[in-house]
Amino acid sequence: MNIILSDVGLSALEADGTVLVTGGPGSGKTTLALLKAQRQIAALEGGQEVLFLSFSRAAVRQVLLRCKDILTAKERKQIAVRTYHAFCMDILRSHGRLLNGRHPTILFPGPERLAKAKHEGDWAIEVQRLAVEDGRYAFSTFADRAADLLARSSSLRELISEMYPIVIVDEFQDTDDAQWALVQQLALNSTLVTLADPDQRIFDYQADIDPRRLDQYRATFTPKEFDFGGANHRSPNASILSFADAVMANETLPTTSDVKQLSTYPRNHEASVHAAVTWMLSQLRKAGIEHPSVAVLGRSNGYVSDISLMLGKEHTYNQHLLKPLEHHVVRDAELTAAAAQVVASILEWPLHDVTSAAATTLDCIADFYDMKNAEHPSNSAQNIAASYRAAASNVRAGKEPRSGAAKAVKRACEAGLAFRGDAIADWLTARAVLESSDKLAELLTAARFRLFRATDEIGGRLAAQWAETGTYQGARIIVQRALNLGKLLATETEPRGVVLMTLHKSKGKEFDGVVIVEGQYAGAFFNEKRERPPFAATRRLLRVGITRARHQVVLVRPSTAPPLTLPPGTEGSAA
DNA sequence: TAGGCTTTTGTTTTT
DNA sequence: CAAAAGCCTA
Repeated sequence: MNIILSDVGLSALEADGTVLVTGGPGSGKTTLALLKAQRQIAALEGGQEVLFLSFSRAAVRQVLLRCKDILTAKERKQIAVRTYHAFCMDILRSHGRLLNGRHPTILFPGPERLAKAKHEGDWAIEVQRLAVEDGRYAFSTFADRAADLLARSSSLRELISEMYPIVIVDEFQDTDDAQWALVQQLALNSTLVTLADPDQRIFDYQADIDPRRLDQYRATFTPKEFDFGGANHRSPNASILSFADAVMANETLPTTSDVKQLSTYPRNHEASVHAAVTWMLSQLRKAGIEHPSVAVLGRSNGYVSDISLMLGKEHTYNQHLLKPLEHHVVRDAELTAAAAQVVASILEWPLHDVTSAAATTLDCIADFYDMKNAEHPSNSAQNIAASYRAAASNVRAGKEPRSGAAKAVKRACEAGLAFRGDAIADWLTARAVLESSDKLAELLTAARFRLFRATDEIGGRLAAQWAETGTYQGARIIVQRALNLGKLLATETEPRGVVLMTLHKSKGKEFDGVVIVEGQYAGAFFNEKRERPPFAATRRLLRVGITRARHQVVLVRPSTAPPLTLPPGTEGSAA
């Protein structure tokens, strides 16, 4: 592939030593980093590699795709593109014994959240203790412990730098304290190439992600700095980026047909969202994209679920009938897994006597609410968990549970279920038990994921278990293992069709079209109770969302919502 | 004291 | 409009 570099790009490529490259989305930071890697690879000795560190598996996937454009097959063997987590896990697995003499084990996020909900006291301290004393590492401790290991063993640090003389660090603006500590250790003997876009900071409400990180980097390493600014190579024309930049800066919006705004009244909001996504798909197909990928973005997880319901219904819009639209929802993975555990426990019903079968399922339901409570603590979720926990022990003691939902589960269990050996059909049969009470609606929503396309492995393993034993014995363990492993090892698949997620989750991803939907309540953008005008953080978030699109953006907003950008002189008076 | 009814409130979390 | 908090009754 022939790449034309700007003057700044050329001098960044030529520069020796520690380098900091800043620039907006699609400005060519990754391309430049890979070109620098290519130069270095020629000089590497056997066994040496360039290390490229990213945050998410989605980002790793994007970089690997870019590698195919820029590097030869041989060169690609000498670049390791890893997430921080995967890189740190390898270090801990092979050298973690040095820290405390114990064989390192991993505490996966699902079990971690359950343990967190049950733990009294500060979980951050407990997680640290588990890592330091027991050699049991939760995901959040990987970077911290790996940095500690390198700080304590200079020989290990030198060994790793010997293997990776060049380290490329992506999305540096969102680096947390532990990752920063790790990067500093690596930098003692390796050369850093750092990529950043300060305007893509969207996680800095977290205590350990410091908005001054870039300044700390400058102060520590005095890197040679190159600013790629807003030059855009992703969208065929730069109008999407300039629109996004105007939203961020709260300046007059440029006129462009690549970004459309659709204003909706409460009466037709749902139909409009449905129509916008349908229009987006047909527009992209007209533009010659055979299998377009479309992201539908909302502000909160709850609102994303709402959008999913909207797309799943039939609507009439301008006398056109809109059929339910097939789509995929990127949900809270741990909650989904906990809901899947409930369904799996129902698959195990025929193996146990009625009381213990029902009690186990009630415990799984309690786990689901504990999981929920661990993430967003609320008295309600805590009380609900406690009530299902009590119901489980009541059932075990031969007593009738008090809540209606628990009674419904027990009755369904007593009535019994017949499974036939078709894993998909049986899964749906088991899940239908959750329809027996309105109180379980939330759980049912979480359990409605595309189980057998996204994770064929679960379906396959359940089918294998049936073939062997004629039962779904161990269903819970089968589901848990498959979901855990996918988390760390699986590469993200290329997004296809319509995918729903929060604006935050879209970071580092790319789609042909993007539909951003604002809701009236939880999904609203500008909320003076939470953020002061001019809403800088929300504007950065919207910029990230808008710039995910390669071709077309539609913003669907309630007619009552304030304009995206305010006329000059009216800042502070937004409704 | 748990469960259910009524009133109030409203975001984001990579692995 | 949902979910969480607060209040009230068996």
